Amino acid sequence: MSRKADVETAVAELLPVVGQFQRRLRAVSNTRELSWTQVAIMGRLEQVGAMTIADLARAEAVKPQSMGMTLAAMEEEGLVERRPDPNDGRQILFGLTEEGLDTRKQVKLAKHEWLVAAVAKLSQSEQETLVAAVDLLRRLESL
Amino acid sequence: MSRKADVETAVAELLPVVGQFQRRLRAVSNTRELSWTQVAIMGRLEQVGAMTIADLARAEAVKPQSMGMTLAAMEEEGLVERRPDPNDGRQILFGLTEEGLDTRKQVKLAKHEWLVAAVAKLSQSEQETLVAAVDLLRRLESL
DNA sequence: TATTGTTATACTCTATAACTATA
DNA sequence: TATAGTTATAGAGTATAACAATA
Repeated sequence: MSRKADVETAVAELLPVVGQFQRRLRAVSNTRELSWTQVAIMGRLEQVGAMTIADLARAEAVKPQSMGMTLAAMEEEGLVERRPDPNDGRQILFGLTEEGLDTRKQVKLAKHEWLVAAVAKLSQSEQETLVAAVDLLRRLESL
Repeated sequence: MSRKADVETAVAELLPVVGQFQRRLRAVSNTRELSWTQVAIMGRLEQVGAMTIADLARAEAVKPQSMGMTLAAMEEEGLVERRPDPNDGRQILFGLTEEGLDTRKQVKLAKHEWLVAAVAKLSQSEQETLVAAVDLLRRLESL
């Protein structure tokens, strides 16, 4: 059964390959002004609109205190803004400012362009495999 | 041309998917005693046998000084050992100790088991796609 | 009292700079 | 002088702990 062996090999190689991949993406994202977490935060806020510190902390797997510090820094730079919840004086919603939305789009474009350039070097059938692979990885990540 | 659109979508989704994936793997690897870089170092040393600080720094994309600190810490914990080069008194080769090799195997097993459990939930053809996908991602990462 | 967020402090990883030793 | 490594110091990111405000 060489097929099983192939899967085993692929599984073993997936680890370093994904690791290398992530490093590349990180390099592209880091305009050296934005940390990886900050990029991720902007992505979430762009999708959802606004989130509390606690929810963002859960989403990015960091402690609420750390997320608070990060958001304070981003607020300082004009990337996000506070939108107090009138219904609950405790929690504060954070959303992207105009500048934040603009920055987010630039980062996304930079990453996307890098990937598009890489994908362009693949054949037609390879690109189809890529589509299937992404779907597959998404299923893997949700266990 | 919906095919082109599919590729575009896949490319766009590859970013967050890989990010999430990496986070999972990191969580599995971090026995909370070992940093991500330490895990990577042990992987390299297991493959190659022994490497200099400079080469490891290049491989892991950190500064030689930082790598020196990291290796000193790992040496302290008995994971790696120095093997001075008799031909060049300047450079020092680092290799895994018995304990380091053992630790490396445990980490690899933990990560591998996690992936195998995830892969087991895929169909036969999906597993074949995975094999192709890994090959593809490897090609993408080398531009 | 339980929850949300803030402030103070410390730890880990990595970077920059200055230094030592070998080639 | 060029290269390999070490030591000292600083920075970014995140953690833990103690605190304030609202529910």
